[in-house]
Amino acid sequence: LCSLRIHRKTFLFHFRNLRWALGRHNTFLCYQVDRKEPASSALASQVLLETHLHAELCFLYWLHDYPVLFPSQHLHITWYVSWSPCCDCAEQVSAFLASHANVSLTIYAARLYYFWRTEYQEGLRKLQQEGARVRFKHCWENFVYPHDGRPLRPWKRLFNNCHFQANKLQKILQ
DNA sequence: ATTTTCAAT
Ligand SMILES: [Zn+2]
Repeated sequence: LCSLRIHRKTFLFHFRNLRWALGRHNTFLCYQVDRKEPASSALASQVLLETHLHAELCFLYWLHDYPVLFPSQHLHITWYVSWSPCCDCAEQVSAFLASHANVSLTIYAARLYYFWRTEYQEGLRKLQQEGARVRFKHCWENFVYPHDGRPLRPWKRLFNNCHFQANKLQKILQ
C-alpha cells in the first residue's frame, strides 16, 4: 500500500512517540530520495504501509525497480518511520548500504522497536557501521495532510519521549 | 526503571 501523504489522524496515532505504544501493529515509512541533500524538490517521495512485507524491504524493492540508482551518482535517502527497523531489516539494509557506497541513508524514527532485545540492538549498530544515521524527528511538515501550514501541536511528553529514545539509542550505539 | 512493538486471534 502506498500514498503520497499521510492523514493527520493516522499520523497522530502511528507517529506518536509514546513509551508504551500499544496497538501500533503497522509501520509507516515515508521516504524521500534526493541527489544531494534533502530538498523540497525530491526525486521521489511516498508513504509505504506494508502488511506482508516489512516496509523497509518494500522500499528496497521499490528502489531496485525505480530508475534512480546509478553507481556514478550519489543518492540520499531519508526515511521517516513510526518504528525503527527490526533486526532482519536492519541486516538487509546494512548489507545494501555496504554494497552501495554512493547511497546514504538517514532514518528519522518515532520510536525504537524492541530496543531492549539484544538482536535488535545489534541491528541498529550494524546500520550505524554502514553509515546510516538514526535520529528522532517527525514528518509533520513534509508528509502530513491537512496541516494548513500550522506547526504540529506537541502532544504530552513529545520532547521528553524524544530524549528518552535518543538516550536509549546512544547507549545501544556506544 | 519499565516496556510487548511490522500481531495473533
Ligand atoms: Zn523489519
